[in-house]
Amino acid sequence: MTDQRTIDPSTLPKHFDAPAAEQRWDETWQERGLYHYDPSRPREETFVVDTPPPTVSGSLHVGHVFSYTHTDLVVRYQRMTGKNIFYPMGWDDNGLPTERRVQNYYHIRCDPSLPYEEGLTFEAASAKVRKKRPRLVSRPNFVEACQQLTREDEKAFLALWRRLGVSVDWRQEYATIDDHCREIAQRSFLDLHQKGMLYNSDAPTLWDVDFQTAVAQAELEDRELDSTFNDVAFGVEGSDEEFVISTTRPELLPACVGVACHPEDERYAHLVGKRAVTPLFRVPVPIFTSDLVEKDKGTGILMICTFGDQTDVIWWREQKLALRQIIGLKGRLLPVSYGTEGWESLNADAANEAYAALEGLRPVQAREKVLELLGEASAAATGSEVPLRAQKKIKHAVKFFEKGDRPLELVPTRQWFCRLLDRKQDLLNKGDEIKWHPDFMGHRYRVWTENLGLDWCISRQRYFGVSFPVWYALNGEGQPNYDEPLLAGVDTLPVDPTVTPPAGYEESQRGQPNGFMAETDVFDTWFTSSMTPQISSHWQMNGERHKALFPADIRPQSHEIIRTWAFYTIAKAMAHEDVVPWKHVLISGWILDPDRKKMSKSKGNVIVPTELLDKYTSDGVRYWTANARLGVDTAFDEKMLSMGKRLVTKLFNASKFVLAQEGPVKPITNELDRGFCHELLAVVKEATASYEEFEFSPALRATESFFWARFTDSYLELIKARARNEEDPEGRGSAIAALRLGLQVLLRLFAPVLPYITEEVWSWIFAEETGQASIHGAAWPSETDFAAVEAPADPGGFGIAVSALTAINRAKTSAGVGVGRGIVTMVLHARQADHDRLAPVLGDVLAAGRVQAHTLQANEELAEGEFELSDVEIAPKPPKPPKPAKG
RNA sequence: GGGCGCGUAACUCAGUUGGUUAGAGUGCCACCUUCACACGGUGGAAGUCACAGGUUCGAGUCCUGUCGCGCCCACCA
Repeated sequence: MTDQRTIDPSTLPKHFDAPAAEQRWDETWQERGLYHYDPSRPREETFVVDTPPPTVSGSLHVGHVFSYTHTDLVVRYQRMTGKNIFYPMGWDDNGLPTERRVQNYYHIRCDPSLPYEEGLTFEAASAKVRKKRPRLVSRPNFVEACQQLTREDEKAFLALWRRLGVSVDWRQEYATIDDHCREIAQRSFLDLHQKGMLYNSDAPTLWDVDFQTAVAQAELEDRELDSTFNDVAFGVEGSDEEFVISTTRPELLPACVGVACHPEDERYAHLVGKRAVTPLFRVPVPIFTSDLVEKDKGTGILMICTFGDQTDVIWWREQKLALRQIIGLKGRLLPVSYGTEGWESLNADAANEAYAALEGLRPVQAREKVLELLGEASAAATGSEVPLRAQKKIKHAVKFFEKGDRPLELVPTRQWFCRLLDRKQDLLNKGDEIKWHPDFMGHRYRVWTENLGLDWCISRQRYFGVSFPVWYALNGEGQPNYDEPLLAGVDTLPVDPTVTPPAGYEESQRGQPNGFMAETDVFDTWFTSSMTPQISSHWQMNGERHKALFPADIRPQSHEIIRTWAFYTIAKAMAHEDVVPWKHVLISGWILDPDRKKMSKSKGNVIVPTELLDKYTSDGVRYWTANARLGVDTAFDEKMLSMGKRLVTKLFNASKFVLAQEGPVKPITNELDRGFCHELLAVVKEATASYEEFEFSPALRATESFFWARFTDSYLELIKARARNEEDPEGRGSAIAALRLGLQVLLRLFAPVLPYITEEVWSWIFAEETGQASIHGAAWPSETDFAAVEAPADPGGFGIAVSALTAINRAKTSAGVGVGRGIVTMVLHARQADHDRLAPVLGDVLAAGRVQAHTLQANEELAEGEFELSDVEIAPKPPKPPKPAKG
């Protein structure tokens, strides 16, 4: 019989040195390849994560820490259950935010007409350089600049993830602009095109005048704006009659192409079929009815302009109205000429004169000008002709690009679309096949899908993105044939059509009659990021790997991108292979500031993650995030972070105590020890069930409350004496064995949340003892750990002991002494049944309470499990032990 | 306008399928140098479970309505 291996606490630091441990263990884990995916193991044993690729051009914020830790908690649990983990990391670097940042940082602009310049380098622009005009560079050069800067940004993210202990397999790293991702995205395009799901068309499209690009429905955002209903009088052709419409966009008056009222509106019924005449521009336009008109909004009759809103587009199409586009791609009023075809007017000269004052203005400026003109006309007129009648202030929702600063306009442009509207029901069905956590988040997906109004506009007029693998043949006049685009061959991907000519053409034919031209648009960034599961699985490129990694097990993400990232990923997986891309979606909530407002840079309430880690350590921060349930927003609360740090310290100290107890190796036979193990097993089961549902928070709660209340505060106190009692080797060995089992199991229960402290303690003795070098490679606790421990005779025996000890502590506290003080004598009252239950563990209770003599007394009036003391004689304070001589 | 979520102690939050006296941590009060830990321990006070009805032997939990907060969605006249 050998003694247990122990540690010498005096060789350990007084406090856990978290920063040193974080660095040391992270390096060790990377070196050992602890997080590596093993492609040789079958799919059933594999747990695949579709990690969100963070936008690297954005700064790090506490929300990143929050949601990525949530994923890591789930992953670390799964790893401990023996799963082969596939946990990649991508960087989402293509897209507008990156472009904006690169333009500012290097002070450059992209001019796609320029040729590529070999060996062009970029440096951060000085203040002096910034005063000059930005340097114009070719698209490939601009893309290089973007790649250069994003690589820098990625380093900061990587450092944060490493320190946070996010257990990613860094060999599975990708960037959404790298060749691999570009190839996957272009393959996706070709596959969808081949399946007839793509089309390009020249039609009114939501257009951001600042970014100068089309945007998709999913990127819209409503913003409440102050506006004004302006009452404007319209004439009726061939009559003196007038009617009044209310408009918030008088600047579109020159683009008016129709007037509509509700079919059951008697006020205007006599006008239907006649033509209205617009004020100022004297344009005759048809008056028709539509159910879409609300009788009690404004004056109940309205003007249709090309284009004020999406309803205008509907009417314009249905009624085959004229196209009078006055707002250009740059958001200014275009030059137009009344009296020409499509720009009919009863008085072209007056119309052109009025419009001359508007040309070149922005919509807001033009609005004022039109009102001014209407006012002048009103003043000049006599009698009944009062074009501008009244104004009414209102607030209304206006559509913005979510990243934009000015309202979107509807401008006819040629764009590529992916069909969605004809597949709504299939999309809804696919959504139902996925398990959403929490499940009400699936509702968001459903609502969004049901309300889809537009096909997905996948083309963007930007530069730093994935190119369309598309050219257009030019005819003899140099006009492109958009109906039969020239597509790249799959074996030529990834391809940049602005650099490479299509098959069958020479580069010299670019832009020439009978030659070709490249599609210069790039994909919507979601077109690429909607392929993250396939990017990881090497779809179409490695069939075996794809089979092993697709569909994924989990997709963690936040709720504001359900309509984009989750939606498009589902749409793509369905279109390509008619499957769902993952089994589960895990939605993390947001971090709110202490006032429960969303944190944002503009509010200045953003918390820098690295500062948080410095102050509260990685484990402390992870503890805080682990306390939030999925889908629930969390107010930032420094106290929770302190609690995490406190837990780490307690674990460190309790571990020191447990592993310093010397004694013989013996089986766990003592009734109290068995009772303790029995309760711990229940916690193991609870935590396991919770993690199986991806709910880390209840698991942590159960583990933590057991650790504090049952392990450190109670069990450790109850067995202290026995663990050192040399006259009772069986009891002593049982106590030490149970202590170690308890600690070992608790460490593993804590391991997903607190990877550093648990690994540190594990390394002292357990690593060698179990043959498992890392706790993160150890098995998740289960019944197996307790197989050698017999069930206690009384399952509640441990609880009884704790109650009795609490009664003793209460007596000491009310006597004003510490719990360390002895009791000379006391009478312990309880129901007879409870005395009987207490008997097997009474020795430990009396020792922990330092009770020298006692009498038991039955008292059936007490509640079940309740203990009371009377006739307590507190021991006198022991004399201070002599101070050890110095030196 | 429609929908989803939330409202429990001063604060942050738990509370399984309805079931004894509603819990935890923080904070607060009192006490304790204690031999793993003062980054500690012991004990205590503190709640009209937003409000109003209803179902039930029994409601924080189920139903209806109201109020408040947050979010999502909706054709901007």
